[in-house]
Amino acid sequence: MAQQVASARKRVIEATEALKEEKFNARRLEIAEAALETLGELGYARTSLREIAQKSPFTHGVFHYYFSDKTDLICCCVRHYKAKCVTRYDDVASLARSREELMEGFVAKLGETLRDEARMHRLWYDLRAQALFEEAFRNDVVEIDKSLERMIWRIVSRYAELGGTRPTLSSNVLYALFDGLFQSALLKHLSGDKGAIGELLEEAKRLLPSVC
Amino acid sequence: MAQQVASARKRVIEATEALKEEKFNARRLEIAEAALETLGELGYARTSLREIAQKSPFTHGVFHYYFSDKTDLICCCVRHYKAKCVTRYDDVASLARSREELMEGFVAKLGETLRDEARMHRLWYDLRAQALFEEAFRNDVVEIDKSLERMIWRIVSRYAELGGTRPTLSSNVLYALFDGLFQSALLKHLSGDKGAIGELLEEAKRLLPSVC
DNA sequence: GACAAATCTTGACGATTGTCAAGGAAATGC
DNA sequence: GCATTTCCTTGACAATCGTCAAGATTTGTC
Repeated sequence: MAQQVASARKRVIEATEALKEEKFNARRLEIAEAALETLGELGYARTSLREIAQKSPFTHGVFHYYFSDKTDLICCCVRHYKAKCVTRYDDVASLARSREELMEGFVAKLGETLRDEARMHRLWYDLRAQALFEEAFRNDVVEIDKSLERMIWRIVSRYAELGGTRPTLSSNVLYALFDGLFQSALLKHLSGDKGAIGELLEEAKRLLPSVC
Repeated sequence: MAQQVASARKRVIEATEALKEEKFNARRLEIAEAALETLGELGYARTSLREIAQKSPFTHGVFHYYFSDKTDLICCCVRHYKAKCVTRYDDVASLARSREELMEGFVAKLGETLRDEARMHRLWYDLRAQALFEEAFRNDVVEIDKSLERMIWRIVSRYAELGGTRPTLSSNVLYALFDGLFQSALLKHLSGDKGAIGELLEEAKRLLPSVC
């Protein structure tokens, strides 16, 4: 009896602690989300904790309650970014019933991404470059890179499947290809080139059939 | 007579001023070279003028004699970097007399670059990402990007020519491809992956014939 | 509703940043 | 060889950085 009460109490404590941790993590993500805004606007090199605070509902001191230091915060941002963007094309690949449909959906999403999320993507390229210098970012960046590669692979292999063919290029080559094209289109787009999006889409339309 | 003397004096003055400017520019390049060392080691975000000074024979005050501000110095670095690296494969392309020779030379140079100049290249990717945020870098970065694209094109089109074929992919797609592969190999290489160089070379060997 | 724990704000700290000015050192012109 | 320009060093400046600690505020518990 006493044992039952004790173990019940123990379970309650564990449950509340789990709840606390969940709440804690939720707050971390809220902060990370806010930080991503500033990072996307200014870039890693020009983003300070105070600047993040100023462009968000948080005060600069709170960051050290939820993160051990600045690097910890940035890492959390990177991971959160991944969760948001890595599944972007999943519906496109899984719902499409024909090559045309898949192509349509892919190209539409590609253009939408470049148009609406240019800031998040330039941040990604920035942080990936930072990982070349700072070991702390490396694992997360490599992980995201892999996920993005798998994402491209799902699109291309599904496209091949729908036409009864197989991709003619390996997964990493395909990723390099689309990533490189997107990166260069992003630079053009941010430079004010109005045709950048259209050109990228044309390129993608031409390319997809030619790699299967 | 008096006119001749006057014009001669004028020419002398002009000549000495041109000399001065040349000397001034030479010094700028010396400083840029030193700055590139530190930038390649620490990355843009972590490089301060004092750090550059400490890792070079210069004192931190001299930078403002030769450059208007930090951005000016970095821009000079970018331009100088370009001049150094953009012609890297030119001999390979122009001297090769057969596909095998060209392939051999290209792959050798590719591996050499990744092995010996990893720091300069991670800096390039860093600065290219900075150009996504800072307009001041954009023109120079775009210019370098174009030059690199032309460099890849010279290799591939020469390879095609030597086999009596034509490239099957456009210039920008080819650049995106090789640039993306190099970037990913660089990240692996810097992460301590001993096989990164070998894998890149194998990839390149497989790829070059398949795009012509 | 009082007590305790959590969350957050504020202000300060030492260090570092880009920039600049005053003046010394070296080179140049006459 | 003196005078002037060029080149560089030094030290200081205001601003900003990440970090932290002390205390206020909010939240949760009994």
